[in-house]
Amino acid sequence: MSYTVFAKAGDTIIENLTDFELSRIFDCGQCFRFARSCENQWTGAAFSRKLTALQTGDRLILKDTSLADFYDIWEGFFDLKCDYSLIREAISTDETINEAIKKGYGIRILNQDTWECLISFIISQNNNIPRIKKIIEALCERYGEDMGGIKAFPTPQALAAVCVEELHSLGTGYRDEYISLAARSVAEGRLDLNKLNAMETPEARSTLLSLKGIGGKVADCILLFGMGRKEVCPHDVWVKRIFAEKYGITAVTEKKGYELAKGKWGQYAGVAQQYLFYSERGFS
DNA sequence: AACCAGGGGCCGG
DNA sequence: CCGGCCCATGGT
Repeated sequence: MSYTVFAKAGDTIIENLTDFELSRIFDCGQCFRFARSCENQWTGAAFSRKLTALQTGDRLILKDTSLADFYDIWEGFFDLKCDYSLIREAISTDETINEAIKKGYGIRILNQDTWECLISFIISQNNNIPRIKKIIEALCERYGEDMGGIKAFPTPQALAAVCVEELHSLGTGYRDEYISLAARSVAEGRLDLNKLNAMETPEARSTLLSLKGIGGKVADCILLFGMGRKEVCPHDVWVKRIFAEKYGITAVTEKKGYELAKGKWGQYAGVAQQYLFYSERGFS
């Protein structure tokens, strides 16, 4: 993984990328704030920055982005320092996963903001991706700071100040209370996200589970997508289906699924999950 | 230990 | 047009 980076006319350009397909990265259900704005071009926001990214082959253009922002924000966000060829090799244990890897080549696990992930995946429970996006956009539009054409994800303080009824009116449904409680918990310092990030995965997971509206599945999504824990394998319905159909687990319990994922893919079980999720859902 | 509610978009029949 | 299904969880 040796890409080259340079600035040109206010943009940052990255060349010689491998294991990088923008459309798969943004269309595999890990991130809800980026939308296709043109052929091969995606626009969205993360870490209170706007980003328009355009990929042609192994070349990526980050529009109106300084080198400083690339190294501070986007290099980490896109997980560019991680060599996915090593991961693919490590998780290549059987024909099912190999096929999924082939279909999902170029997927990367984004390193997203923990707070944004916390709220986004509370919203994701028992929900579909178009509606999840719609709710998150409504939250950003109303309570996020303007960044010139796009709003940042609202701060914990901003969401904590909103009453439950108003959150409900944005279409959050019964998740209104969960969002409100989580926001107040972070805003008031009872849940310290820096401390959470410093914890070992089991302790971090049980801390997340102590929040109302966060169960095993949502906690695992936050750990994987918002806390960089690639060993965590979220146990969603699609993966359960694959475990049942391809790996012969009858009555797929959470416990059995974790054992399978840990045994087969170890420290990269979460990455394997994304390939499987992507291929089974049949995006693209 | 099984249900069941809670919202709404989407999709197949 | 409608019923089942969603990257589930809490409550009973």
